[in-house]
Amino acid sequence: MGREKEGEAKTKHKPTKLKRLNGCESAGAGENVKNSTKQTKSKEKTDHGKPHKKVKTLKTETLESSTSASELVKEEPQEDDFTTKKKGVKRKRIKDEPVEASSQSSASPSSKKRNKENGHREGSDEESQKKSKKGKEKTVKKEEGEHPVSKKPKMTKEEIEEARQLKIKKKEEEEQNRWRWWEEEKYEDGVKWKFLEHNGPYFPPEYQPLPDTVHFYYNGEKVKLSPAAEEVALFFAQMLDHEYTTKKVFRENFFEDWRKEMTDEERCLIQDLDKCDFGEIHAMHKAKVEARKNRTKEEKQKIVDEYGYCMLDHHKERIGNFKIEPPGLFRGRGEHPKQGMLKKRIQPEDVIINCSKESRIPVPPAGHCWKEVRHDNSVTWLASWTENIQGYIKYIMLNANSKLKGEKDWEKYEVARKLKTCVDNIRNQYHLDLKSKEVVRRQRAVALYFIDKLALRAGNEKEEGETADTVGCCSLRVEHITLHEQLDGNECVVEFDFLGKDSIRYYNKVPVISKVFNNLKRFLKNKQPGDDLFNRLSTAMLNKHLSSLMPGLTAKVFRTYNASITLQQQLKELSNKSDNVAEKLLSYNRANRAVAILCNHQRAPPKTFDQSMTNLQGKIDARKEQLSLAKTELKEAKKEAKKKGNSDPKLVVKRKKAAVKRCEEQLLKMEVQATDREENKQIALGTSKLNYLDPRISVAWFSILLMPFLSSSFSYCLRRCFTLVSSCGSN
DNA sequence: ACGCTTACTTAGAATCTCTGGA
DNA sequence: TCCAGAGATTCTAAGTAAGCGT
Repeated sequence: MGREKEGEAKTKHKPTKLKRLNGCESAGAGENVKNSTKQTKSKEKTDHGKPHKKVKTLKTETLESSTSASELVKEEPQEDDFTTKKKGVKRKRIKDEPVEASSQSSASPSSKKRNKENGHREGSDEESQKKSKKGKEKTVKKEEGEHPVSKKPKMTKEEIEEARQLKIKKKEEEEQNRWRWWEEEKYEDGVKWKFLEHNGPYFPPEYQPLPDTVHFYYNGEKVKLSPAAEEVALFFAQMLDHEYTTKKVFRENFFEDWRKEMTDEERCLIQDLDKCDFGEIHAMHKAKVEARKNRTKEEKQKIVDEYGYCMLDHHKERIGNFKIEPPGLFRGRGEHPKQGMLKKRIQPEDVIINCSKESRIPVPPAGHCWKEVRHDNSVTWLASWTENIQGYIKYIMLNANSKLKGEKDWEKYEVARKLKTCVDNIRNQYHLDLKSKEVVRRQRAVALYFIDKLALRAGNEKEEGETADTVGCCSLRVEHITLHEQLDGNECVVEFDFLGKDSIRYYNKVPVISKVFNNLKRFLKNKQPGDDLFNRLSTAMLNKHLSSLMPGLTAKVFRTYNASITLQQQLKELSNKSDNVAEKLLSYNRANRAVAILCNHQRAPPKTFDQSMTNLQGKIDARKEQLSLAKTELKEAKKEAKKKGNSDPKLVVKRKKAAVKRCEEQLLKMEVQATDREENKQIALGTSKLNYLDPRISVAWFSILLMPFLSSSFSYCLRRCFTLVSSCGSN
């Protein structure tokens, strides 16, 4: 032990060589590109235009600053800071009574959820089968004869204003009634709740057989399918607009599963998917989706009211996903070997219910029973079932702004802040480990170096052939990195090219310190492209080590920490007090973008991107023209004023000046917007905003830079945020 | 230490809703 | 009033990581 040669160590597994769209063969492409199923190869090759370049520059800076961040952290500087430590006020649990005059009146545990007063607007479309992807013809919500439920009844100005006021009031009320769980004492370890009651999940409606006017054709002939086969045919027809249905694996998997649902007779007849014509079914489905859009809010709201809430320790909480996932065809991401397989309909007999013993047990749909009813308060889920494609367990859980989720979220950022206090030691430690005699230690150190510097994911091992071939840090293979002694004027450059979570490509060329570089060279020795780079390391070992350095520390925490610290630094670096609002917003988005790039959060460019860019450019041009016209007019007016000298022309000059100024401002705003949009073409900001950026950083920044500009409603939002933040024991 | 199960977070796409400007 | 675009929400796949039994 400790003196093995890296190369001779056993190979953990030899992955099947899946053809990867963005495998090494495309490495030359040279930019981060989504391996989205949407993108064609040719697109990938040409899609690396300037905008992305800009972003790339940003990336380098980010990484650098993220590293230099480490130097800063020690100093515990400004208090508006990510690290700001003001240990939470001792959280007391106010016994079991509703906190504040909350809307609990209706919330008596035994009372049915009939929260008319609770106007949570929910946009959900309900039994939503995977429907309408493309059917997106900007549906102008015309009221149709059969659905006179006017989406847009003519409203007078007063009515609109009234509705708006009502909404604001409702929001404020809601805020007042918010369960201030953070002011309560926490439960003992492992206890997630003391009382939980809910109505069980919402099941999607049963399958409605096709009307007699809609047909399926095989080989040009009408074929009436059995209900089971017909339903699955509809699943395929629904997706016809999607590229999925053109993929070989998808079609094969679908066809195989479809045939299982057929009668012997059907199976005998239908042997070739290419001879199937789903056109009429597809058209019918599109029409149905259209019709469904006209359903009133009230109809949707009814379902939300009935199934969307639960009672958790005497507080009404919103459930995140209260609907059982409808049956359909499995859409894996990337080159998923199981794409197209039939995702079966879930019955109550498949569902486990979790709630309090003493609660009103949810009633299963008529004629059905639950698989099991249990009362486990060490978990947060309300219901679960096992999905048939991969055998994973699916859960019904609370909404993100519930206590259970909120508390976890808060803890996550607290752990990240704790890391800040000891990250220097940890870094020193792994730098020392790079020189260790033990291979395991060195592998661990290099992996940690990547995780820390590049915010890579841990990279658990995956079952081969069951999912798309994706990797994280610990599961990197030899084929995923290329070492360059020299590259683009840098020494010791590691070129990464692999598919990460969701089959998003990670492509990056990173100069590393020579100790890391030399270790990598040794790790690569005597290995095949398909062998594991860190063949002696697992995420479990890595995390075990990390938790010994700091309680609660895992690989994932580095991502949170580095994301948040990067935001903080970028905000500091990029924003100026003298900027106007648009510019400040651009700075914020750029800081956010730096984080998204660090975390490799990419998106497919919006379908309408090019068009909307052209539109915006058109507006900018028009505005420019307008501006020059306004300037000319101003000049004229000035001349006139000089000539005449009386006050009337002076007034005109004043007005013209104002016009010029307005024009300039609008132009600037649009230009900033264009820049922002362009830079954001392939970057997804949402994920980092939602999961990685400690909200306290944003709040601090907003309060310093934007407060003077805020509209009252916005500053109200901010105040709310402050309440939350301060209640979390930070400023 | 390992393999498996379970519970929970993180992820991008799809869809829905709101808003401001033409 | 209409529409484009932004932003929010929903959906569910795909990760991380803990715990347990062997």
